Amino acid sequence: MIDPLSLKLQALSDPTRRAILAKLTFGQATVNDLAEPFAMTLPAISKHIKVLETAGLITRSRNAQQRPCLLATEGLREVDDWLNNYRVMWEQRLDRLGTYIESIKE
Amino acid sequence: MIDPLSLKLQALSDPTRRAILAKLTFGQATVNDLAEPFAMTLPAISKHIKVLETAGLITRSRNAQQRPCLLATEGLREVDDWLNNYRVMWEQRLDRLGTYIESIKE
DNA sequence: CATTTAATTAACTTAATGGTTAAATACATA
DNA sequence: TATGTATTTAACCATTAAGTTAATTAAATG
Repeated sequence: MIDPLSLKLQALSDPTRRAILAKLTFGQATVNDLAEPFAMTLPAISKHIKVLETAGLITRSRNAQQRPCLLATEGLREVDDWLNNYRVMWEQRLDRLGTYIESIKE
Repeated sequence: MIDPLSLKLQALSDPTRRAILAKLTFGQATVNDLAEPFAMTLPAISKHIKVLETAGLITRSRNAQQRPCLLATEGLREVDDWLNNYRVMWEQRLDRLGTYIESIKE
């Protein structure tokens, strides 16, 4: 019964989970792939993945025994939209962001 | 010993704390001011405020017995900067954001 | 059909969170 | 100096979170 934004922010507040997301920016990865860099057991990673999935930050598919993870592209938009209300506070950054956006549009 | 970004996201993952931040966008407020809308005791609010302060999302001053809270304008930048790495994922939103930024620059 | 590989579930431990009530601190004022 | 006002601290409780090991499920392959 927890609201979706809280769920996402809570999921993102763990560095292991953020590292998993970062790795997923390079594309799909299996649980074993994702677990590899961490000094942590597989069930621990499995739990982290479930947290990310429940928060709507990743989706999963099926390939034989593997359940590859994929970034949910839309997932972080809700966080971004919330942040947008506060972005006006640091306008001095807007020029930089504006040019970044211009540069990326092409 | 927890990293600053995790600390901020964790602080933001509670709806009461986000509501406190939202109220502070209208300017300084005392603990009693901030507590008023919530069905929660004052010590609970006091704790939430400490979490926000520790995360660097608010600062506090002193005015007689009151300890007014003030939004830490720079606080959310770290979150925004992190999100920036992922913003490329939803480019279709960039045009809208771009025009928003243009509209706010004036 | 037995075995290996991939991942999850169960059961448990420890620590952190979010709340409470009651007591304490800090300052202002009658 | 006693009292009221604003806020915090202390002590406690219940729930959730993050990790473990051991057992289980699911699918592929010898």
